[in-house]
Amino acid sequence: MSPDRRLSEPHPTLATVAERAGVSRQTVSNALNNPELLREDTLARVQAVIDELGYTPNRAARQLRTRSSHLIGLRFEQAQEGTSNALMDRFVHSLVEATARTGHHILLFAGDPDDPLDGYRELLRATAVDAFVITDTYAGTAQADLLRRVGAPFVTFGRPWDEPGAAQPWVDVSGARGAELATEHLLAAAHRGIAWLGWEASSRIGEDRRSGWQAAMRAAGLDGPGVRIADNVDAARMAAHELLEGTGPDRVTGFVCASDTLGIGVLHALAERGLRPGIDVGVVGFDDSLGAQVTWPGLTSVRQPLEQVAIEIVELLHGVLSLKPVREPARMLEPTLVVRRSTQRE
Amino acid sequence: MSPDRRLSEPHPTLATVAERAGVSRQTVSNALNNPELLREDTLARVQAVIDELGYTPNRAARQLRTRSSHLIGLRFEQAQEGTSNALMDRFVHSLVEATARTGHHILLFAGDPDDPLDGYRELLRATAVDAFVITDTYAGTAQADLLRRVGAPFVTFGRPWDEPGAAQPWVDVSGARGAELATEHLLAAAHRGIAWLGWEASSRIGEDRRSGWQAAMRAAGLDGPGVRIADNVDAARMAAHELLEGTGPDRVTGFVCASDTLGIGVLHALAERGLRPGIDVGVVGFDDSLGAQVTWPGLTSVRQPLEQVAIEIVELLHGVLSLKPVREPARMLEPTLVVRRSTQRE
DNA sequence: GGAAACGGCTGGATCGATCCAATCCTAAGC
DNA sequence: GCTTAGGATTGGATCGATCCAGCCGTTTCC
Repeated sequence: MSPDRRLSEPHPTLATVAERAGVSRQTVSNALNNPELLREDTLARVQAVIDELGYTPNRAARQLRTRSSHLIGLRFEQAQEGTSNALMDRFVHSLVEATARTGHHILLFAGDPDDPLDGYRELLRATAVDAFVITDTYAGTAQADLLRRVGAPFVTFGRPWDEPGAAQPWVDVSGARGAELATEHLLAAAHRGIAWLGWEASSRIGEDRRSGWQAAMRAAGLDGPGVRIADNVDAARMAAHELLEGTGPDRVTGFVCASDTLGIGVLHALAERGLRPGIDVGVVGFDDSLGAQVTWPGLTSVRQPLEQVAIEIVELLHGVLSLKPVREPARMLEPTLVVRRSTQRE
Repeated sequence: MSPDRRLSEPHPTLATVAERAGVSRQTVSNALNNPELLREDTLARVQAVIDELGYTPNRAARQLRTRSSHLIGLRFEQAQEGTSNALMDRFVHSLVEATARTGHHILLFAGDPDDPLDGYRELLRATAVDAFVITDTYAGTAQADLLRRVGAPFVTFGRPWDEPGAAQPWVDVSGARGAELATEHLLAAAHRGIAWLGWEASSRIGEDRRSGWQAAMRAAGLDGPGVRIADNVDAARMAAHELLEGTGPDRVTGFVCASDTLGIGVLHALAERGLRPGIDVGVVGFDDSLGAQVTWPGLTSVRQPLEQVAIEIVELLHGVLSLKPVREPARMLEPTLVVRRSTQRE
């Protein structure tokens, strides 16, 4: 049943094609890489043979000669059982699609979670990838520093938090703008007491998002009724209860959260107090995860344009790899708000 | 600031190491690939130079000679905005970790969603990967057929649904067993009217899971109160309402669902009817997604041992690649039940 | 003591595509 | 008609690790 691999006909090589087409190897190579150098009829003849034989250049040989593998390395982080999980999935998918268009592929590698550099060195020394995409800039600059030092091309998804002026190409989505959108959305629905429910102040991403809420509140001439910290559904639920205790004119009727998980915690608290999401209290989450879609009654959430992020990253990669100066090596994209019933007064 | 790539010192080659260690290239190669062939002191000397220079063999050169890239191809499917999304993420992560242990890497590629073969051919012809992991066996046998025909090694995550006897290595998780576990769990909590809420009968995976529910009910001497079909939260909610209309001794008090999304839909229905999850009605979902964890009050769910799946797949890949006959080329793993409050009576 | 056996090591050939310098060919210019 | 410029085409060298056949030196055995 299973055919012997040695019996299957050998892959045609460039020399095979050249012979069959009655030209030299170089001409075939040109047909592939610099078709404009060939006369039209020659090109057509070569192309016909290529199609006929189903020839595709051997990647290893090409890579050996040109020192470029057309592979992009991406360290696939340990899923942290949190929001960024599904986010990563969407991002990687977009990246695979975007790189495919330029003939590149994504190479995933693992690394010791405690060592941010693990995995990079080995691939570099083996000249296995052309460039890297780094996704955890919030965790420090170790990888970027290493790659810069050895002159390896890379682009980061995430700004260089620790050195904002660093000369490195990056793409990021403005968390501040996202929280601002969320807050303005609640303000437009006549909410005034809008609280921030977020992460510890040590989280760069968390602080960025919080700053957007703060800016929107200030712009509206309001003081935020308070900031609470939580890192899971239950902690968020408790924090929401606490905030909802208040009464009077500046009581809390809106929540902007640093993640969908926290937003869902708030929804639980509302259910327990008999408050109607959207109508009595507005809640907005972050990252538009599956949870936001399926939780009752639907959680309004800030959505990152990951497809666009991937496209821009590939564009930057292309620039970096061709050693051309890139026009705008630092790109901040804007998120959008996906409105669901947790903020609809209807 | 950015160093010139051409100035960075060149990568050491095997010849460099050989010269520095005062041995031939073959000896260095042996030190790497067949250390047992070398005398102890020679090996130590070569090893010292390798460490000193930070030498790693050039992958392209090795790949060209040995015709093995140490890359495993995985077509990263279009996220279908459903349950399998987060599942894929966990699986890919486990796979990356498992392959890393054998010195392999995962190469992701995209493909036209309408053409199951898109992407495979190109990689094969370019001899870019050593083997493939196929994850969508429910979609037909086109890929497996192609790979078998050209003699390319592969292992599937998912049994060959259409030809159960097919001689191909695969690893799968028994959906039937999962649903059985779920049903038995509800039976043990004294539920009797346990309904199945699943997908269309055309879904192989759905039918497999349903069969487990059916088997458990039969074993308990019960008829299922009914089967309902749904494919999103809202449809599941409606279906649950319908089933919960019944009264009398054989009214429905338990739901086994083909996915967490459906399970969450049932929870919504319970909330709307003022029924207490776990206490009045038990609900079990499938795949232990983030949604199951964060929905109130927590959804009991069937969890697939994806880490183990990945490990077994790598084991099979190893066997297939070394052309050794594999001991058990078809492996069915058992899922586990993660119990949360949607099935706890306490 | 001599032949055989064996481990350790050597240099040349090889994988397949691309780079490079040189050659061929065609058409324009005088 | 001859030169020349220019593009099209050619064969050889190259990337770096591995395969292969063979050599050298030591040990074993009759």
